[in-house]
Amino acid sequence: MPNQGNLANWLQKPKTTKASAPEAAKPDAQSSSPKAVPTPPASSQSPALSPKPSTEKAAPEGAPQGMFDKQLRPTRKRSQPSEAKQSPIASSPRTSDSEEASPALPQRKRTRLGARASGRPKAKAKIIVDSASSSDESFVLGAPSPAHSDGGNGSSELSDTLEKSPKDKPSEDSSPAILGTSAAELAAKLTAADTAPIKAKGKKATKKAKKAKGAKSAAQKAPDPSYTTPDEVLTTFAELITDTVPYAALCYMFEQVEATTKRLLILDMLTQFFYRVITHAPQDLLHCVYLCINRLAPQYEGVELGVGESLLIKAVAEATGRNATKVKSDLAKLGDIGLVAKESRSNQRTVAFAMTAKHFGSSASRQLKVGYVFKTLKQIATTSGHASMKLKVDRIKGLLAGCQNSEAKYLMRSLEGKLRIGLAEQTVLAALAHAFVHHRSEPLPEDLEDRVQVLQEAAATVKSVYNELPNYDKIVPTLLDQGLDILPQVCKLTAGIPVKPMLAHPTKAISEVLDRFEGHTFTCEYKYDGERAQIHRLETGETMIFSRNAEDMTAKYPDVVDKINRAVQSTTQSFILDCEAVAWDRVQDKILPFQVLSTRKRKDVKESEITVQVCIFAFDLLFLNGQSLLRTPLEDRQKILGDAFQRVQGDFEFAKAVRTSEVEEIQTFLDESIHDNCEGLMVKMLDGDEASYEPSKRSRNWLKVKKDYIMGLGDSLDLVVVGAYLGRGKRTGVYGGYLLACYNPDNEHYETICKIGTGFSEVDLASHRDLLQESIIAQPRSYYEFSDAANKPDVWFDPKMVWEVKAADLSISPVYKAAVGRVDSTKGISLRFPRFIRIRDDKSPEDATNSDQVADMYHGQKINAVKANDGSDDDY
DNA sequence: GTTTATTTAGTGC
DNA sequence: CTCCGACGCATTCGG
DNA sequence: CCGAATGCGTCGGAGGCACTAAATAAAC
Repeated sequence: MPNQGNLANWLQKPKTTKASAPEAAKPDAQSSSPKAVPTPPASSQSPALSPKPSTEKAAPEGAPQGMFDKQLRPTRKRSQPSEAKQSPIASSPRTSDSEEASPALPQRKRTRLGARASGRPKAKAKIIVDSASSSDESFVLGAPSPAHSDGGNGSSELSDTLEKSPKDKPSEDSSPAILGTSAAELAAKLTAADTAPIKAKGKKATKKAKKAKGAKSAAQKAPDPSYTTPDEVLTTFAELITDTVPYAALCYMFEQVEATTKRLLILDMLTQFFYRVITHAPQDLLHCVYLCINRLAPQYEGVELGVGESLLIKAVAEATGRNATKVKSDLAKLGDIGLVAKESRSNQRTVAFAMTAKHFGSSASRQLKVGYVFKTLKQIATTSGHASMKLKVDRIKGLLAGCQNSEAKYLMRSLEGKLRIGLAEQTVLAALAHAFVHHRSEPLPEDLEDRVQVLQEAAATVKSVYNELPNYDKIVPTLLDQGLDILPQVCKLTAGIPVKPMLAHPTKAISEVLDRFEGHTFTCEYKYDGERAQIHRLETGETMIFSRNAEDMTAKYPDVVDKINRAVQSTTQSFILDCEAVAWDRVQDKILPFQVLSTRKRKDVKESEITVQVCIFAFDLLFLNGQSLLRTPLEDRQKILGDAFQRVQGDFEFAKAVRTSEVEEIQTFLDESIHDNCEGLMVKMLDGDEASYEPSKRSRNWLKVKKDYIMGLGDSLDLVVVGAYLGRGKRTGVYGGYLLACYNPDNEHYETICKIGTGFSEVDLASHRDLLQESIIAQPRSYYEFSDAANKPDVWFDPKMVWEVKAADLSISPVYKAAVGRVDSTKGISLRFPRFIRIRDDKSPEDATNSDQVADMYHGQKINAVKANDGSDDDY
């Protein structure tokens, strides 16, 4: 409120937005390099480092394999700013090195190089970023190699390099094909590895590869620096990670990752990081993995931080001695609590230090270790009960106090639950796989193409293992103790542990389905509107139920156990069923809306007190009597499913399905499903390789067709924009969402109906901000009906803009005001899955969808007719 | 001190 | 849940 | 035959509503 004015201004120009935020961020990373980034400031962080690192670090440690690196000693951190640019370096050093490297497995070599280089020049800037500051350059493999190796064109890029370099490749292309694609680059990388290996990724490379080989040498030489972790980064990892992993090392890696958008580079950096951890501090690998994916335990264990934005604001405020209001306004400006914390800290050093002393004791080292951070986060998660919030805040403050540089930023983001650095689970799995490939004793194949393939297969293996047993507590130790090769034998599908469910791709029209499945046999089944339920029966006879996100829902559905028992055939012992649990009206034998299902209690549910009955609609079987069916084609799985279970009217049903390839029939079936209160259809491939169950994959083998996806169908409304919310993260500087209202002609009021935050392109976001700039008003109009507590926007607008919005359904809302009194005496109507479609220039606010129309649309959803009888209303 | 209302976090879609 | 955008890979098009 | 353009799938990250549960704050 107070600052609306400011906000307004602030928003005005496109601005800064990015400038500010981003810059802030990145800079540190690299530019800062000079400053402190990595190993930072000598002073503080280094304390630890400097001492031991150098010498022994590696050596002493018995780190596995250390072969290569050992030597690496830290050249010292590159902290020295000075050298930064100056080092011309590139040329000289690298050249030499490069040669070594380029050839086959340069990896090892690189290390040395690096080492020697100690003096190292710095060379390359990081890739992405422009090199601006960073100085590194040096030998990164990429760069160098090309040049030298081939000798051919050396690209001079060293300096510039960066992304552009890719282009250069052509030049050399002796092996054009390869180069062109990533394959080449991969190759390049290979060469480089340092301590770690490099990775590469091109899948298809294979074909080309051959040619490449021919030209092999040539090909390899031409590496593309872009996807190879810069030596500077490698060196920093080596310096920071000795026998244990400092949180600073992890954060340094995060910074490097955040500074780029290239996926392959991110993957490589993470691979290098993990490799270093595996070889020098394997006991910390699990912690690092968890911190990278921002989780504390397997999902099904239900360990949650229980920390949200308000607690974080409080923690930051207290830790830095500022007041919460100020922190909030900074948050609005920066769009990231992590940045706020970081900025605050730098301005409040003394306070921070004071805190440090208080929480860590003087003796405590100032350097946070990942193990400690992880442990503390877990403590925060398990804290509960009276005054637990204060305790959590204190713990957060304690951690914050020990943070230096960017650590505070990432710590806050971890607490917030989103790292937002462009790296998430899939990347972690692939990097883990790659790191272990490099770590295992057998050498990588010499042939580039083969290497790529080995890496890809490893990634696929790890991902698949994880999907079948989503538990890093088991996977990571297994990898460390027994290696990649036997991982699949040790970690496999188990009844009692949730499998990542297979997902479906949205489809915009039936014709799209036909295009995709032409020539294949497929089945169409109802898409029920309930909750995904993966029902397990263990060997012990125990039954467990997991949600779509692998959450243990067993306690929520005690009644389902009995239903299942009545549906199992005598020969059926252990199994994993894939189903949808749907709210069911036993009196009328009808499906009830999702909103009804969601009112079921979740904990301590006693069978006798259940108010909302459920019917299970089974549609797949993943495991039966100790046997995995994941690779069995759907057609067979369905058959087995049908044999192993029997229908129990109203309690356990098989999803209604039809096999047809006729457009008309599909259309009819779709209409029918909608009529039966379902969301639409699921269309699945029945046979062939593509018909296996692919956990977690949103493959094209399962498609979903919902009425609202289809043009012209679904609920579309024209609503008035009355307010907006400041964007966060990548929406910093524009509005992240808007508050919409419908028009009530009776009293000429605007009644809020929903917020909207998706469907906008980036251009839309910017133009909407500009277009609405003039409509900003300091206070809401008296004729706006909204819920003060809940949807108060950051900025209010006069009613001018009208947008077409699409939604899947209309719902009774506890907070929105649309059509109040028409459907429910006190509650309004809102929209389910609202998204922006387009601006309606042709409509004035008074022409927007009105309250009666909203009420009619709500009643028009036949499912609600059912609802009407339960209750609150009388309309019918 | 208990009971009730409000706020926050987490999960579903 | 919906949607967008960037990347990487593959295929196609134009010279 | 090659580089440019186009198409497709993956991954990550913006954002939505409703509801329960837990903790705090407010009332009695």
